[in-house]
Amino acid sequence: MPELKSRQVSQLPPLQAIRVFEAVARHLSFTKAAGELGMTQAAASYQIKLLEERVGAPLFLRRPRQIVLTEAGQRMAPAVSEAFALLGGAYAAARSGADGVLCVSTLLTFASNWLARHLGSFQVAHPSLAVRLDTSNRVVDFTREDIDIAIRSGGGNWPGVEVHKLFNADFTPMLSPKLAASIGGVKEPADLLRLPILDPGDIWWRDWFIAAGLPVEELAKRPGSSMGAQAYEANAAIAGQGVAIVTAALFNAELADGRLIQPFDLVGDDGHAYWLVYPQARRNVPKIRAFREWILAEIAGQ
Amino acid sequence: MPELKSRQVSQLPPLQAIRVFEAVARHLSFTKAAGELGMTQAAASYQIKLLEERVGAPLFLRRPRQIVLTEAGQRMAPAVSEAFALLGGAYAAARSGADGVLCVSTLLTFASNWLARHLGSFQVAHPSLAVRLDTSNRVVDFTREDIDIAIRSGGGNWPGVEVHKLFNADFTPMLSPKLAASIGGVKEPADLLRLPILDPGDIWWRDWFIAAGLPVEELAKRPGSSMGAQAYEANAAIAGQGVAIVTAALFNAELADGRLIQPFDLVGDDGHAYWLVYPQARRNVPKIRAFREWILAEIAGQ
DNA sequence: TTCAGGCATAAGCCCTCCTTATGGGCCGTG
DNA sequence: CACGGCCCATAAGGAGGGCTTATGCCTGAA
Repeated sequence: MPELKSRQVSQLPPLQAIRVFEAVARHLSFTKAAGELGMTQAAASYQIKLLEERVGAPLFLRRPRQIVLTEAGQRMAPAVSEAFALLGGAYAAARSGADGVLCVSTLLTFASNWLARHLGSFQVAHPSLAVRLDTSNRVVDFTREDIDIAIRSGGGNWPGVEVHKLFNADFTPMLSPKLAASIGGVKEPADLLRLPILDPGDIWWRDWFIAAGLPVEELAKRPGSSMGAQAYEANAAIAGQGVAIVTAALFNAELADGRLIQPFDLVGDDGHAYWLVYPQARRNVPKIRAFREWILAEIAGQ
Repeated sequence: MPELKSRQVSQLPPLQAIRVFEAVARHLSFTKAAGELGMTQAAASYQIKLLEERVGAPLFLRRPRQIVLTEAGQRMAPAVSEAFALLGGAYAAARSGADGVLCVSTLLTFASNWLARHLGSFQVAHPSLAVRLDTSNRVVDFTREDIDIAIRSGGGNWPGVEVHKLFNADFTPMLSPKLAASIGGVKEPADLLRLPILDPGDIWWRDWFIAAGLPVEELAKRPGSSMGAQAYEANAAIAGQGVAIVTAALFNAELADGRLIQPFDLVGDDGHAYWLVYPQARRNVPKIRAFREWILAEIAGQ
């Protein structure tokens, strides 16, 4: 498409030359402008000559100790400076503006039970960073959605992304102290069989029952409804509606204040974990680095 | 000066990438944008990737059949488009604006006696071209003054410039018919000795006297004052104050309407001529070509 | 299921643009 | 008046940015 090309070329000036022109017009000196641009005087001279040929008129008059703008140069200079100011502003805004909002895609339960309690310290440490949470169970594709960083649960082997393990997604039964008291306390795994089980179809229950030496057939008999997120199950458990099987690490607060109790030390582990995930290519982006360092320190100090 | 360079680089985006970004943001398509810019889709992809790395954030989200701007991209796009519009406008204005004014450096006498009478037809032929006359006897340096084209008198061998001979700068005595009548008419060269001679120190008088067989010592005796331009001498001659030696071609009008007479066919010629002169590099600039073609035709048809 | 449209990626090459080196013009100074 | 310094122009040479071609992948439509 040569005609398109030539059309375009004639519409827009050679940009590198224009950049040099802008600097030269400001300094009224090839040498100084070249210095500012980090190149040699010869390069500036070359670019200006190029531009003058394209424009079809001299842009500077070469006087003994200095140069001055020609009429054509004077017409161009202000608009060019303004355009570069715009460009520079937009670029800077995109750079820092992009740094100003951190989009975190996170699992619902992690958001409500962990992030909600810890995010405050991140905000304090990085007051200029606004965090936008995007809660969903989808595995986000960084190339397709406007997400900076994600919390995922799984095996940890995803291609093209950098991962950091936060904690294991082990699981154990939990219930409210009131419910436990209603049968005189839960002392051994078999006691659970006398209580309602929340989401008995969950594979975790099966795994844990096997590990605890309980008959898995019990589970199949029970009416089940999955609520889709640990947080919901846990709320039901707190309300005394049954026993939930959840990741202990996410319910430290509930355990601490007695809303939930963990009757057994036995935890199941299917090899899954919670991971911090982000595109490898962006590992050095300031806001991503900041979040990574913060969350890893927070997890470690917990 | 590495620190200056890095400073600059971080202030301004890579311009070629920005140009591509602008087109892609308009089309929301790498392929179409590449087409507009006269390059391949791969090149556009490359540039966008480059820019995204510089900005530190994705600018487009890659969706199956199309792409969309990210938040960062949306922030950048309008300002970038505006900046390019400015740049394009300034560039176009400089290109055509430079074509709108033609600066002619000319000798005083040529301006008042030739250009003044002919320039009208050029204006009619090129109504969009404004002519600015710069009258002086200096030999202008095109690299030092804002001049497009010049009329010079001389030998015609100047380096770096394109020259076209307009007419020979031959010279011959002229006087007013009244002054001639005051001595009963000027029939032979020697009659001139009975009249005042304007600027007798002029080398032209000497040359012409020799050619006419008159004693040059006569000239030395006379009180002289040079007025610095043929036009002034001619005006003095028209006023009947004496005989002037001038270039006949410049006074066709005065000869035609009888304000001056040329008593002898004998003309002196020192090899000088009137030349049209302009920088070689600009020979194809439209306004220069237009003026060249017009003046050569005008001279030829005279 | 296959096809077509669109983007990503790899390899390779060309040409732009920059550097170094040098020269010229003009000014200020001793 | 000559010399040195400042600044720009120009030539030659080299490095790397950026383009092209070729290919693969993904997805939505037929």
